[in-house]
Amino acid sequence: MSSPVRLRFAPSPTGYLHVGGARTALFNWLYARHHRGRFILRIEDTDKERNTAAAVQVIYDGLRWLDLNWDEGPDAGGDHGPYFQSEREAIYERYFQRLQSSGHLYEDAGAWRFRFHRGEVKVDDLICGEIVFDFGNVEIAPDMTIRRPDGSWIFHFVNVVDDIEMQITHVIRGEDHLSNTPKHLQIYEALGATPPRFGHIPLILNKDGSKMSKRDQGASVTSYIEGGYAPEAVRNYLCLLGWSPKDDREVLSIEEVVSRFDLAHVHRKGAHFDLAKCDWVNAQYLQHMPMKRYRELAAPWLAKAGIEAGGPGLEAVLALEKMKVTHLSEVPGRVSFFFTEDYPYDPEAVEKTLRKPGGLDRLAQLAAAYSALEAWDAATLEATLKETAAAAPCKPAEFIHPARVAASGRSIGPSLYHMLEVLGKPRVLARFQRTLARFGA
RNA sequence: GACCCUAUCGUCCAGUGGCCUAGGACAUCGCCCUUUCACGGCGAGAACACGGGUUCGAAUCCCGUUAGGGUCGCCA
Repeated sequence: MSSPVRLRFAPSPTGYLHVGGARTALFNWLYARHHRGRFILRIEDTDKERNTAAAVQVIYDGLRWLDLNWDEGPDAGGDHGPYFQSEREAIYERYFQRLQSSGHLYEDAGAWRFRFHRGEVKVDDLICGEIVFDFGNVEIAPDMTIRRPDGSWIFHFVNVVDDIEMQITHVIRGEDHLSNTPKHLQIYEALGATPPRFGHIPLILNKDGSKMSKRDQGASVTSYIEGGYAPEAVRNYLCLLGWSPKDDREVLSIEEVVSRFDLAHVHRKGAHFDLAKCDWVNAQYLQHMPMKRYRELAAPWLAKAGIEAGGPGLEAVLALEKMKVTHLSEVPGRVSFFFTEDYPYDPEAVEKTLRKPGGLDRLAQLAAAYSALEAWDAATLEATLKETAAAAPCKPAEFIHPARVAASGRSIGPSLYHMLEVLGKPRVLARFQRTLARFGA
């Protein structure tokens, strides 16, 4: 049996986690989990100016939100630490000495450069196949700086050293690194180390094909956290960007993706990000997830809106609108009137229903009929309303609309009878009476 | 400019020489369901970038063109 695979996600703390970076992390994580290997988080914080604790926190938050747990790394420990490049100075120094003494380096204006071996370099990519790069002369491939005059390190060098030291077996990264790979391979060779297998995944672009940058809609993982998305939905959507289960299914559990994931079938074309489809996947998840999970995800949004909601009745309220929600951020607005008797009346709705000739009369009739009721369930409420309408006589809608506006203040909302059932008899009758008093002549 | 990657509906994917008059999903439009708003159901329009080969046969293989993306830093 072969030794377990080891993969890593090595972001630089820039203050935000790009959705493309999240997808790279996801693919590494999927590959590691599929092969029952290890997934490692390494923070590439060599650029001291840009690094802040907050910027690192954004990475943790994003990965944790997507539930991409790491086996080694900050907070997780491991035998190959430290997991911050800023703390690995001694290791780099050691490798630097080795390159220096083997004659691979030369000094140029205070900086140290790595001398490329002149010839062809072959990259055998897990996704792109075999690619040959020409390092024939300095014009085509200038030597590479690996250490600045101030002693600090350049990405290409520390990245390779860390992958060697951390015994990384597979590097899945963005296609923007494809051209860097032959350079990295040269460092491995100079160090006498066996390089990992590489797999370059295409970049994620904006819907219009342009490069997705920080400011673009949907570019940062934070925007999903703050936009009312279910993490499992975003993760599912991300899985589908460049990979598919091949059987036309689109909503699938992460367990299933883990078991079916492979690199051989990863698409090589850059994927255009379609937020509308991401929204659809999110709605699918929200609609079909268990009530317990839905409540858990909705709770912070209710709290943020100042709605004190709890107790067993909450789930009944949430269930009324669960099938309609696309973003969790909509939840408070949809259910707010359940949690206060001081709900506002939509002026337009009032005009169209309550102020309509006979509107209040019918509301009064319905109030009378309902107050006589023993049972208080949707079926009974519906039957009673329809009987009342038949006796009037008029169409049920003539009763339905005033009842809805009286009970909720609006013309749009959940199924009327279920809404009244959840509200309960005392509150419904009180709301009807209050409405009659307020808008009555 | 040089080098590299890529090229199927607007978008994401399926398709690895015959099963393709190209399939699914999102989006769009229409119809149905319906007390509102949604969900859902049914249906429509919508693509193999172009030109050469190879082959009995090509969306699938090869070459070229074009287009898009990437890289060419003392950024990562």
